[in-house]
Amino acid sequence: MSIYENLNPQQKEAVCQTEGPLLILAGAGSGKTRVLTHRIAYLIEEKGVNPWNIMAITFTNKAAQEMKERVDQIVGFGSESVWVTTFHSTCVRILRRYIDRIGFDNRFTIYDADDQKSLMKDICKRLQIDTKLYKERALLAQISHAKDQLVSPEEFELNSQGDYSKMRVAEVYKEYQTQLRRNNALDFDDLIMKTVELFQSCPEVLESYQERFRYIMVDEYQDTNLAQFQFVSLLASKYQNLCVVGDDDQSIYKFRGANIENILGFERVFSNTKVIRLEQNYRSTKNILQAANEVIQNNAQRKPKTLWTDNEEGNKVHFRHFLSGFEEAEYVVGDIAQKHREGICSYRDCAVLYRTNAQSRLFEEKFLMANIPYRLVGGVNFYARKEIKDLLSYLKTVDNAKDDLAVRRIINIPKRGIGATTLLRVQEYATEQDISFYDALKEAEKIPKLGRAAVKIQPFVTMIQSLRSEQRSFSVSELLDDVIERTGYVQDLIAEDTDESRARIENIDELITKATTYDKESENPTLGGFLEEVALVADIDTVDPNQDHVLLMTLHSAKGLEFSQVYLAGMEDGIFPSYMTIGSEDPGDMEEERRLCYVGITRAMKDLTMTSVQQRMIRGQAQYNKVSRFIYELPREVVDMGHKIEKKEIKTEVPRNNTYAQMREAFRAKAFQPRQFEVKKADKLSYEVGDTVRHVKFGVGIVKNIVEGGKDYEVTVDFDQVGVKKMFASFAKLKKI
DNA sequence: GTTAACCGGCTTTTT
DNA sequence: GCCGGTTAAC
Repeated sequence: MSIYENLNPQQKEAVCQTEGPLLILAGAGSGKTRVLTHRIAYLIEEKGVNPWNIMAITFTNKAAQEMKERVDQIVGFGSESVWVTTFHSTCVRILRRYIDRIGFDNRFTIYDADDQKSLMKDICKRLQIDTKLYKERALLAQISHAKDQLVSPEEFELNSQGDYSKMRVAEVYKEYQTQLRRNNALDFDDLIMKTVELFQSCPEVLESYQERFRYIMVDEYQDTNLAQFQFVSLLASKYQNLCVVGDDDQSIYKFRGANIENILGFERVFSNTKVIRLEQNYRSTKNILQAANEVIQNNAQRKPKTLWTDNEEGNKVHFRHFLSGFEEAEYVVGDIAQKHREGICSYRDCAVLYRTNAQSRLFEEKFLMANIPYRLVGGVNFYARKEIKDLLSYLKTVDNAKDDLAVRRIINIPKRGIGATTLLRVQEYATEQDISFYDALKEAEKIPKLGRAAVKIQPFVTMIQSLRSEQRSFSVSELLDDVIERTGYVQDLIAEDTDESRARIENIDELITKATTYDKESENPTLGGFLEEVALVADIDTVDPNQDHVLLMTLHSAKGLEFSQVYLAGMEDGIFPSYMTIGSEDPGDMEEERRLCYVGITRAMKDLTMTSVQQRMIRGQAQYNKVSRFIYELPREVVDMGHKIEKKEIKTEVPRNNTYAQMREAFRAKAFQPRQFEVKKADKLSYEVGDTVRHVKFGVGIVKNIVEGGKDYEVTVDFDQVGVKKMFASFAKLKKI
């Protein structure tokens, strides 16, 4: 029996319709990934298409990874040649090869949100823009939006004639692009926009990719913006074999420029489009699905459709109302603990979803107290942490010395006694000579009025130069180790000896691990390649499905995922829907919020619990919100409202004298035993007292003492170079030699 | 040039 | 309530 027999008629049709434009309207949980993977298999095995000619674009690396694995499972051979990636990685790969055709250097760096903000800060200073009036983030948002719409600085300026404030933004936009180019950097939006520019100005490049990608599939199509649409249509314009999969009801990125018109108007742009609807849901129970259907029906702007399912009716959707955020978190955590205890589910089956990242804190606190393993997705990205950015900035400087931002970040880290005045002088000189900041540093002795400061700069330049000379013979992890050693970064942190510094060291160890993995697993590891990979990961990408922990994340991050047990917290007007949309002129904003709610509900397979709170602390102030309007849109018959008495009972459980500050203290104390459930005490150490061991940073030493503690061994080592150090075995990773 | 103490703004979502 | 920025003291 063929693998295609397991598909329903619509799915099968979508799989077999390989030629020409195809729009698959796939409702939540209707098996679209299944369709896409089978379609790829079908193209290769039944149609004899070369895997090399197939491309599938997804939204996140995680989705791409999963799709690759699933294609791998059903395709005999050649699956590794199918190009499955995200828009951003695809564009980077193209640009690395050809961006010089439109006047850029192929070794560009990629700026993240932090970098963008620092650059913008500089620009505002230079252009004397009052950042109280025009905030950096607002300026960046406007520029980003322009780029999503493929509007160049010149066009922006033309469109702004007569509007003083917009003219000012146009000026900023222009300067921003100039600075990016000077730093040999691109931001996220540039990656797409420049690729489109490249295609438009170099027909031969476009054609080579058109020949390469004869069959193109785009997942989560409802969240593409104009630039991405343009990119895809250019690629597909020759062979027209473009298959897009999306659900207008799940479009939740309009605020970021996603254009729902791309899906609603697809048939207009591509004539002869075949449209297939997938309306059977395989994920959720009848009750959950009915709840989702009823909520989304309150939106006026949508393609009418109703999902149905053969699944069992299941439990009712639970709704619980509490007096405070503490109680809410306590209930959710307690409920998960109970279900786990009763064997109803594993931790990995549970997810807590909320509207804003700030809501995660209370849950974290309770999970820690309950000793339940959890993983927080989003919030401060791993790669956005100070210690990580510092070290990466060293690597970036080694890789691309034109990146002034990176150089300026690290010039005084660790402290070299180089202050603001010196930086200003160097910058002046660099601007005068029209050279990069780093090149100016190299000529420090020529800079007037620097005086003694020039001497302080010297060792920094020498360090970078020698790191650079190692670049050819060293792997990325060796280079990173060397940076750590030369800067004494970790040693300083060890000396600091606080909970925080220990957490930072842990992060650095993780970075080293990532670099090592990259060296090992990449076909052709390069420093640039590593930095690029690191720049394009989203937090969700690093979630390991094999780890048994509860996931905490925003509704946006949850898109595309499913869980047996879902908790939607903070169902309050002002939180969800956000107060921003409640006050909005545009009714479309509220509809987007409702779609977000729909996405949240449809993540649940078996149980869905929605919670709200009477009084919530926001920015240190108590706020009283009404129960979310979305709750009232749920059909009564599928919801179990809980009993009123329950909250009184819970109330008495929480001692009233337990002030916020005390709670926080308790949280802090626990929070910095970093991921205690993951730190596994080794049964036995591979070394004992008297052995000679090697440490990544400290080098070789002799083990003087080993003390067994509750969670770990504390090992004392006398190092040849740095003397006696005490450390925990689980993260010191000592090797016997 | 560095550090500690204070002040004000902010938070909706992110590849 | 936190972060980042500014200020004042060393």
